[in-house]
Amino acid sequence: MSKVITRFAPSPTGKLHIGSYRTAIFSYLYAKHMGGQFVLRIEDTDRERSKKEYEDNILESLEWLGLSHDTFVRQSENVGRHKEVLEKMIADGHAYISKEEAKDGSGVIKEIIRFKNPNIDVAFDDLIRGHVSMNTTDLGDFVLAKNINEPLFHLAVVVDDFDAGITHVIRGEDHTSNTPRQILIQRAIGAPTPVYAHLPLVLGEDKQKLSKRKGALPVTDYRDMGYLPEAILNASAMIGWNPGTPQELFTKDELTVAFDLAKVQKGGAVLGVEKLLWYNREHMKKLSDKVFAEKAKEWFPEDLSMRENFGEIFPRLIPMLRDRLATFGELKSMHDDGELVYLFDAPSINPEQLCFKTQSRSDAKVNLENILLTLGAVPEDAFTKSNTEETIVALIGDASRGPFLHPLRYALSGRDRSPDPFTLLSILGKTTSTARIQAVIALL
RNA sequence: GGCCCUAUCGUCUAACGGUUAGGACACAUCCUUCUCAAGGAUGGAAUCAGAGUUCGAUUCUCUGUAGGGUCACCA
Repeated sequence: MSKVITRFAPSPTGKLHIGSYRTAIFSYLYAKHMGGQFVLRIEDTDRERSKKEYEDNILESLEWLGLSHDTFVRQSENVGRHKEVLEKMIADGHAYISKEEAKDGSGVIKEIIRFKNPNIDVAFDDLIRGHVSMNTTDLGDFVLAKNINEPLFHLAVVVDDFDAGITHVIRGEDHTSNTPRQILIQRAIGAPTPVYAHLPLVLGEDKQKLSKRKGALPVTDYRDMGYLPEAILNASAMIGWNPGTPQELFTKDELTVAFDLAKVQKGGAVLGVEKLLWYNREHMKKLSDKVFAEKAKEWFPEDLSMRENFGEIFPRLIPMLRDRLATFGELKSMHDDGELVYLFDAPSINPEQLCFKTQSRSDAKVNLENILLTLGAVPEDAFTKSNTEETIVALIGDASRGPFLHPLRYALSGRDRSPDPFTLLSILGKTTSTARIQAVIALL
């Protein structure tokens, strides 16, 4: 069997959103699974709507996701070839020039090129949908080109796929009804019919076809929100496809091995945000501490990362961040909610909130003094979560913990909700922690 | 409207014609606990409807219903 060649052929008329890049993912995965090649073709024959910035966005998006192409081509580069084919089709009687009034109402008469429809039944075997058959009569003599130099979609697609030796056309279901037309053209120009696989559509939350204005986010937005590309890739691949095993978490390489067009779903599906967050959290867990720290640093709110104590605090923050972050972008919302500043600046304290439930101030004060005392025995360079926890737990003994731990946590963070006091101690370090506890004791 | 396609928990999905219809996300409860987060345990939650074939239909057939796609001098 000859080598598999698939292609992804977006038109640069908008940023790449899930509806499109999921198709790209499947095309890529199938090609790589089969040991074949993946062609990227920018379909820019519509000159008015095609924009360079969108082409850039598409390229950027695919690169971010790690979907590298083996061949790159712009459809507009092939117009010479399209013209040649068009001329031959006219000469062979498969197409004809039709003088028609322009649709813009200007009354201008234009020479457009129409396909001579043989009006027959066309059938093809779709890898996902099975046998599909349609009568092409009601398609009429559809238009192949605006003029000899301006080919339209169907003609360009067929010629480009033919020339690139595309063996498998994997595209969205919205192209199913275009297929008979394109097969007709293939037959007219003596091109082989590739294997088709029409993917179910990715739907919006409202179950409608996704579009830019219906909340379909460009991949680059997910990137900018601090999602991991491997999470987006994994999550996208799992919609409309399943590996046939309970495995849900996949790396790109694992997907390549497992991917199988036969397990692709027929019905459209919705990509839920919650599940996306879960995928992202899971992929973040797989990051090494080193990589995690690098990324966290990159995303850390700038006004905090510029602090002189940042270099000291930041590394000690990592374990806590690993627990709490679902995306790196959440660093910003954490900061907005005040969940980060108190690690850098001493918080303002409200003595009322400091006391645990009905605890009296004097009781809280005594407990804090005792904590301060025991903590004094822990060396500065051994001020870890486990060490401080051990000493404080020993101090508390069998007594209830709340009257000790709540005032301590509040003294360190100035917040009702925060990480546990031992984590806080380990992040702030001995000097800062001690100073904050003393300051609070002075208030009581 | 014509043509084409689809239909399992709220969502993503699994189930040679025989299962208490399974898993994941989300949700709820409980545990852990000074709070929040994380973690652990448990739970509620689905075969669109109606016929037919069959000893037996989620699964096969038909009809209906619902949803989607497409009917450009866009792709």
